[in-house]
Amino acid sequence: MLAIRKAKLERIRDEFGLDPYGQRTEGLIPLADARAAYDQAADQQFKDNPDAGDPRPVVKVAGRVMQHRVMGNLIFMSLRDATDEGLQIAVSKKAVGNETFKLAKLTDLSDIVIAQGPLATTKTGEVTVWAGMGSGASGLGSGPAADTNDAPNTPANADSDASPNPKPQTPAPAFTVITKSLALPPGKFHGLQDPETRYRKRYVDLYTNPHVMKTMQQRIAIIDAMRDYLRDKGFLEVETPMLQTLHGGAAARPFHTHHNALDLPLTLRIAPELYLKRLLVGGMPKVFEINRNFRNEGVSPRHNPEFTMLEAYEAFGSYETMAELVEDMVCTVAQKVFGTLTIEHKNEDGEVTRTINLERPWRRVSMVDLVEERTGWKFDQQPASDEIIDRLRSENKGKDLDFSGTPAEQLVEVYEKLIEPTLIDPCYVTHVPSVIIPLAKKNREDPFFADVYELAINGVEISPGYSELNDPAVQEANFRSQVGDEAEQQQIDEDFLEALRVGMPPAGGMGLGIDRLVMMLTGAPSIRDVILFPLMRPEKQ
RNA sequence: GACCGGGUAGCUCAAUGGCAGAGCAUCGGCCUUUUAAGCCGCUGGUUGUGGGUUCGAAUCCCACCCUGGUCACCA
Repeated sequence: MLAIRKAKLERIRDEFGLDPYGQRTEGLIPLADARAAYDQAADQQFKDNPDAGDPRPVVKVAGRVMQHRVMGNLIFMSLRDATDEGLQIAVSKKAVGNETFKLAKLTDLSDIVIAQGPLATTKTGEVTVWAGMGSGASGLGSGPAADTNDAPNTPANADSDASPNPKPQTPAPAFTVITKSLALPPGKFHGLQDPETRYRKRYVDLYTNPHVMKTMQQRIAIIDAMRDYLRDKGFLEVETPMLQTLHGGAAARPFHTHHNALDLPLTLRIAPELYLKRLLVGGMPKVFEINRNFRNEGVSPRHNPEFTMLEAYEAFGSYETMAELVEDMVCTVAQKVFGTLTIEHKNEDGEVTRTINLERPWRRVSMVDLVEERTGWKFDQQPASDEIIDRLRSENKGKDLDFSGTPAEQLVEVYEKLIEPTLIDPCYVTHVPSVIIPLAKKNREDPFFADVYELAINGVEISPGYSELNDPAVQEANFRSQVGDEAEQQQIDEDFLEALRVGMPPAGGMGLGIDRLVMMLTGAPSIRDVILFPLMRPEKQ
């Protein structure tokens, strides 16, 4: 079957004298713009009185062929680009001549083609580019393979509009194959469904499944809107090292690499935090960074080894100013990109499966109060009783609940495994045990807790925010008494401690998982649906 | 890493121990208003890989590979 397509490629080259891999082409407009250019009055006027001139706008479009219907001497194709799921073109033998018509007939699904002609509806009312029809388009051109057709060879309207003195030029073809596809396309009805193939061959997924293109475009729009928001608030976007000699700023295992010239072991960053704080020391008052973090951890529907994180720091702020910032920013972004603060997730049948209400104000509750509200037990500095442990275990058989830690760790365990997944509408969880957060200030009234929030939306943590610890002595002590797996503990970054000794203003800081935010806003069930090229193990030969 | 499910034609899927199939795509015809076009005809397979059981394996067994989900880790 591939051989058949290759043979067609050679025919395009030999028989039609065309380059099956095309060249630069001017005057193309997106399919959506072409559709919008349709002029109903002009169409009607021409249909009523074709002899009184052709007022219909002429467009030149390119797209991938998604459908190809040959009706004898008239061919309809549905083209797709990033702006339109299926703008129809029609190639009529009478309008384009025998040669071009043969080429159109030879065209395969998934080829990329160019068509030029007036916009008119069909009998069924579909806006269609009628290749080569009317006064504004021509046949294949005057090259060696020029055919004999009865369309006038005048330059296209689109070109003459652009210049008051149009240069004489080779007339643009009414229809041409600009890129031959040598791959067999997925079925035109079901498309590409297999998740594995979709992630491996995203280039097919993107053109085959319009919702994928849409989701990715929404991701881009969300990030753009966040940048706009932060810049409006006076934040400077900075870039800090991804190759680090000490990985800090979070508790996670890093990827290891090596710099040859310096013979230096390096890790990919797990967080930019410690460098952004150095910028506060240096005098930048408001900074943010949107970029990749790398964590050598498991893969799941909510985890990809490289993921995109926003971190922002504001001198003289606190976790409360950051909560205000995140709340306002997310609402602004949702309003700008989606036009609503009510986010609905839908299944394949279009039924709403989850509704997230982003209306302000968002709930704020301390972790102890929230866990008590949901479990009836106050996990507050006292170890959980055997009864409550037995009850929670029996009520949550699928979960592997670990109560072997300190009371603080028990509280966090219950919150993260049992409560957080139930937090669908935005909820700021505050007063997190300070022992698990070495980079934040302790609460002045009760130093058992840290001055931080953890924002959960859609059942996952979207954003943490801190009143950043700026006391070098406390910071050093925290580094030296960390809890948890040794492999994930933060290394002691002496230069960072030196920066704190130079003096960092009190500050608010926050991180925001971009991928999870996009999942929440678009309803994507897997992080892989919002990352263009998620990590996949290579297929064995 | 553990457990459960999946891998059959380009795509979407059937076939539970007895000739490996359908729709669409492909290929050859007919057709100038179709749009999952229609009609006629034809193709297309190392059933993920390697072993085993059996007269006979897509189907049962073992190992491995890739993968979706859950759990663990983590954001």
